[in-house]
Amino acid sequence: MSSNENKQGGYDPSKFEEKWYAQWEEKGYFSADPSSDKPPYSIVIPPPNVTGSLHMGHALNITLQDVLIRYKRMDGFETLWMPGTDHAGIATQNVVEKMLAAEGTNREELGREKFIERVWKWKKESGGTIIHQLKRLGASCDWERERFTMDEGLSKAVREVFCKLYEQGLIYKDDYINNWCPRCHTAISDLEVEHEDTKGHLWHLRYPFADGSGNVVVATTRPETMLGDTAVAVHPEDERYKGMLGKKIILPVIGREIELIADTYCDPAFGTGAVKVTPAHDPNDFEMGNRHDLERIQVIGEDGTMTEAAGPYAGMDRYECRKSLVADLEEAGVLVKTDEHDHSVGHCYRCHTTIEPLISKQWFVRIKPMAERAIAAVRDGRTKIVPAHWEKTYFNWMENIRDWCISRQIWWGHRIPAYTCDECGEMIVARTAPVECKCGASKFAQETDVLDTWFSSGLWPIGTLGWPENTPELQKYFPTDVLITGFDIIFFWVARMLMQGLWFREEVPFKDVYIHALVLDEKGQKMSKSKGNVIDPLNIIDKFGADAFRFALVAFAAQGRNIKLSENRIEGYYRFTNKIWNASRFTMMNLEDFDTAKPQIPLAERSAADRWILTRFRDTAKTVRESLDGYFFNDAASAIYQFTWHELCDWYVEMAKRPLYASADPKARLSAQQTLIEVFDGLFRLMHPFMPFISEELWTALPWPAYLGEKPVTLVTASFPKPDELAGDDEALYRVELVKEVVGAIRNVRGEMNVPPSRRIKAIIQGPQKECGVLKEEVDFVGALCGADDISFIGADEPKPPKAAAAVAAGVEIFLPLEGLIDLDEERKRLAKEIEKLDIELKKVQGKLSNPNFVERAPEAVVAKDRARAEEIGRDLAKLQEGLARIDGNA
RNA sequence: GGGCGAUUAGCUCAGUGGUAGAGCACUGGCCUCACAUGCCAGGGGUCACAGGUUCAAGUCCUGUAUCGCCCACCA
Repeated sequence: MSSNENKQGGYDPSKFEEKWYAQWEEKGYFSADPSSDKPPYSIVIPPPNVTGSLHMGHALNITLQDVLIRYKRMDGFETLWMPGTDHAGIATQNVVEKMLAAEGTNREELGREKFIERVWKWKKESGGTIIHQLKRLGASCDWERERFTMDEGLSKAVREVFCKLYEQGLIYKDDYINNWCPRCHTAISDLEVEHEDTKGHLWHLRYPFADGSGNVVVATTRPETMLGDTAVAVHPEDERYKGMLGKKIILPVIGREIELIADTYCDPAFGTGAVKVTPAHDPNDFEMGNRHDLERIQVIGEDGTMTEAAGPYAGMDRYECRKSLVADLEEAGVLVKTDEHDHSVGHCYRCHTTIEPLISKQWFVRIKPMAERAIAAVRDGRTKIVPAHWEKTYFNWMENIRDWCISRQIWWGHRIPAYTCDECGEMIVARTAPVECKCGASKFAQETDVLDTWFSSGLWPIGTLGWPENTPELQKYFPTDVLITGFDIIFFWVARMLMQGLWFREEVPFKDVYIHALVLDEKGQKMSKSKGNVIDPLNIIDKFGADAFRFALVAFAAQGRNIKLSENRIEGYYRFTNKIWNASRFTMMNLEDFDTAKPQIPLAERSAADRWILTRFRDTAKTVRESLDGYFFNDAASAIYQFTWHELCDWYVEMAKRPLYASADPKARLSAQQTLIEVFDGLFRLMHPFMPFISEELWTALPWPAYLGEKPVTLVTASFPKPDELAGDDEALYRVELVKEVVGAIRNVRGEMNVPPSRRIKAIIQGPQKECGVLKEEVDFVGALCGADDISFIGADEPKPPKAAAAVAAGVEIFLPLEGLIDLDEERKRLAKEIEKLDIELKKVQGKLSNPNFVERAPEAVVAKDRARAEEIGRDLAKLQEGLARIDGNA
């Protein structure tokens, strides 16, 4: 019968994950208490878009936060993990507009008020999706405090901030050429424009002088804008145009008269050196227009179609117009030539429509004074960015920051609190709607624009804690301890929170910013629906469980790297959870008769194996703490992985089988049982922040000796292992390392010789008294681990056994009688291989030692270490060579 | 145009001046009473290249190459 067929009680995360989460939440373990005396530890969640569903980026982001918050919660901090969602202005409006379209209507038909009601209704019904998904992942947020960027509190904070900034002269309204999305029908900020290199054309157009004295050739990538040209510019010192300045030019097609002007913006080296100037449709031209007081003629409208000013092309789509205009220009002989031309084209980051630079009245934040404070805060370390190289990116942007366009011509969002008097046109910016104007009138029209979503997300840390009120939460939890986010929103979000936090609270909003990797597909490409390479976290959780998935994410989260995610690698951690499950099963099976009333056996009376694993656990706990404290998440994960699999399972469990099995002495058995419980209790606590479900499930089933006191009700709030308070025994480390080395050497011979595990062997050990003494005492472990049931020791001067395979380890010589076991030729080859390896190493070490500079200048400890190593290799080599000689019968 | 990052085993990646590591894959042996989702053993590296600093460089410095990302209003 195959062992596959009778496996029972296998690991199945679906059987307990949701159960535990429901219980934790119900019992209120995640609730923060600002009145507590415990030291605070707080994190605010980067609020996912309310329209969103969980993707890999969220999964990583949330997992890292949950690891930290669970660690600190267990470690005695009063933790607050503030959850919530972002109203995501444009994105959400798009979603609801699509629904309306499906119903055959649109927002204009509905009207502003009804439309907003509709969005709220949608939010109520569907906005909770992602929250539910975060719970599946195990996120231990304080859900009772869940916030929304458009809830009452944040709306109040937004109005307060807007008004304050306005009063301080930092918000202004101005006509400016802006990034306009013809599909979303709104201006967007510079940051919201994504530039993409595009293969385009450079059209060269011949503009004739009005006096018939020739012409000037200009080049453009956007010929349709020529309809709005109001000048042609050349560099003032461009020899080619000497004496032509001020000449009139007849704009082809339109026939409008424009002038040849001089402006240093023009680069004489580019093309003909002459630039057509369209102030209404190009940011550079807009500036030039201001300098020369040129007319702004808008030929492209807000929806991307040509305006009346476009003459014969009015009403055409902008690209349709381009096509037809180029054809017309060619026919008219205006088109000189068309070159291939690569340039970068801006797109809306929400809908990917090509941006149209248009002039409109917008609200801006004069950002420099705020940026200066935020720069200083990072420079002097009040906020630390980890990994540090992101600081450069941050500084680079902050130092070149441009005013922030905060108004959006959409309906869903925080409506700008500016009111214009119907009578006198006076504008009032106020926290609440004004009732009376100074002209005596009482009718006002509120500004129709709403604020950029990031304007409110920038207030997230202070706003969710209650600002502008000075709440207990704000006092207890602000500044927050760490912000965890991806680098894609350093500018959008991190920088703005820093600026707003510093401006209004005069304190940094978080002490650390940890920037984590981006999650890519296994080929290193961004996951996107259009590429079809998206891995859905929920599918992964269904398949492998949240624990394996979380652990995989943490293990991949090395600082400063992107993560190439493949299902294969997650499966590897699923095997790890399975291993934990089975190791625990082994433990439970051997604890069936465990007497919980028996007192604790003192460490000194336990076996070397027991003392060793407890010591190794203590060291692992130390590594995990240090790694987490420095945000080296992957180091923490690999310490747990390494300890659990390769020390606890591979060595300790195997060693513990001796005392545990029936024939053993009862005290040794009890000692092993107590050790198993203590190690697993500690290990489950240690892994709980990473793998909350499996740890809670198995820990709950763990028998509880009376000497440990009352068992906590849950791991969620149980204490995190404190290495300083844990027992350790360095002598046990030495003993077990010695055993491991000797066992390793014997297994190596067996492995190389293909001796099957069922084949019992004899071993004879010769060596110094110290080592042999230890090995004699631990001989049961040695025998059990390498399949030898007859291990004997011989004195240093006794003759070495003939016809035996020889190995060296930790200063002792090991002889395995060859009798019927080993092929002489194979043994010869094996020894020769070992000798060669050591020989190479010896030469290397000797080379260093023979260099006088090394001996004189390197630290003594380093030199001493190499000397010892050289000696050791020399000794081992000699022994192996003797062994080889004996085989050949020469000894 | 500016900036940042990467280059280490077949693949994916750790690596904090002092004996080059892990997981997966590969080879051989095992269904040994927790686990074949497993156990034991093994093979596999000019640490991209060229200089430099140092007793000592995968690690620090300079340059080169290749790949990737970010920022930027070049008609």
